[in-house]
Amino acid sequence: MTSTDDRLARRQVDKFSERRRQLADAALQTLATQGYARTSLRDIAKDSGFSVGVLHYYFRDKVELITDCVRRYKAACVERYDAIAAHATDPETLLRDAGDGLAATLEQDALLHRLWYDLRAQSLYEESFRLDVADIDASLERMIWRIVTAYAGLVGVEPRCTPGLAYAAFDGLFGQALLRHLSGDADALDDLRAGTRVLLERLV
Amino acid sequence: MTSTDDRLARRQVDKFSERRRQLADAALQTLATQGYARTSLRDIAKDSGFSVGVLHYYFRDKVELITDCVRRYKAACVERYDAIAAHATDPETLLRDAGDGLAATLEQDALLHRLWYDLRAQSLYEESFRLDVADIDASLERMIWRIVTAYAGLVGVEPRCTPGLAYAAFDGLFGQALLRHLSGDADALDDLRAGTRVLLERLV
DNA sequence: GAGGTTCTTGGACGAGCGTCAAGAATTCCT
DNA sequence: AGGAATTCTTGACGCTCGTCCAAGAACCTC
Repeated sequence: MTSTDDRLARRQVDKFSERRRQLADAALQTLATQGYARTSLRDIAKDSGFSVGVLHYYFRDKVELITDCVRRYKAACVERYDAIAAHATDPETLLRDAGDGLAATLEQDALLHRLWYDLRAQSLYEESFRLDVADIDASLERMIWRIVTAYAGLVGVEPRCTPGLAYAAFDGLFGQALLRHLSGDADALDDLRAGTRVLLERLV
Repeated sequence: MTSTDDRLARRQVDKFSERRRQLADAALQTLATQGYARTSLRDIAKDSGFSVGVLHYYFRDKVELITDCVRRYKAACVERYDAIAAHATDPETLLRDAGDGLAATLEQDALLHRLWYDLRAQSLYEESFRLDVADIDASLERMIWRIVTAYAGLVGVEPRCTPGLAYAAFDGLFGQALLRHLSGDADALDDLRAGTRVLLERLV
């Protein structure tokens, strides 16, 4: 009989991956507040309430832990951005919803987005992150493209730019807004909304 | 007589700041190839041909050295980007020159630009860099705005966007192009040229 | 060339890092 | 209940880091 073994194995796997998830979430939290370069395993352990050794029990090394964090960040990203999906039935509403959506996630998850720009910059130096980062970039590009095509559809035209250009422009806009928001610029969110509107109108 | 003292002081100051320049340049080189988080004083010393102690003779601590490097990077940036100044007398030529200029500096100074994105991300965590980074950002924004207004002038209209939005969009475009270029994407430079053209046409 | 200033070296220091292993503590199954 | 399997703690390891200092080299002035 393998059914008992299976059940056993499954239960153990579940517990194992549940603890992994727990630790990775704590690590993601620590990474977001301290940044990649300034986060040590001891910091993560302290924040998670476990000891340092347990991190090496559930993750082979630091790279595997961080990579797992990045993947979890990606999942959070996709989920978060899908909420900005364009449900609007007229162009004006979509323009407003898109700007509000970007501004809302910028404000609520500022530290996670900061971590994203940090990790993307690090991926230019550390080969090991590059694939996951490219994966996240691609999903963000699709998210932007959904908004662009939705707006174009409501206006009744075809987009006049590539998905890559649209994402690049919005990414730059978002990055600058994040920089200013974290520096205490009170106009950052409103400028992001206004910029979103202008970019959408001009790019389609 | 103070003339001798003055001469002496000046000569020593000159030697002192000359050595500082030499060390900071070496440090900038090392930073560009290894990234901020992975560059130690020993790496810089090795690359410069001096010992570690001499770095502390000319710079109070690591922060002062890195800050000096960032300032020198800024000077190089301004000089470099001024070369993309718009001399064109017709819109079409300017569109081509701007795209070529951005693509050229991306290709020639890819590692320095990579360092820029690294340092800008780090400035979101380390307060000490933030002012210098904001300074560089502002000068880059002015550079982009010169191109935008020059194009608008040749077309005979007023720009229909803010300097901040224009810079954000171009910065995003440039950043994505750098990411792809460093990842070995052969189309990155051409896409940057094409994207520059589209952005300029749409934003004015 | 002596004497004083400036420059440079090389190594020591303590702290923090990732990693790891031995064993204690806990959980699980029969 | 008790033995087996697991989960977790503790502490040590070798290493690199920024910083600092004593000593000597190089240089300049008289």
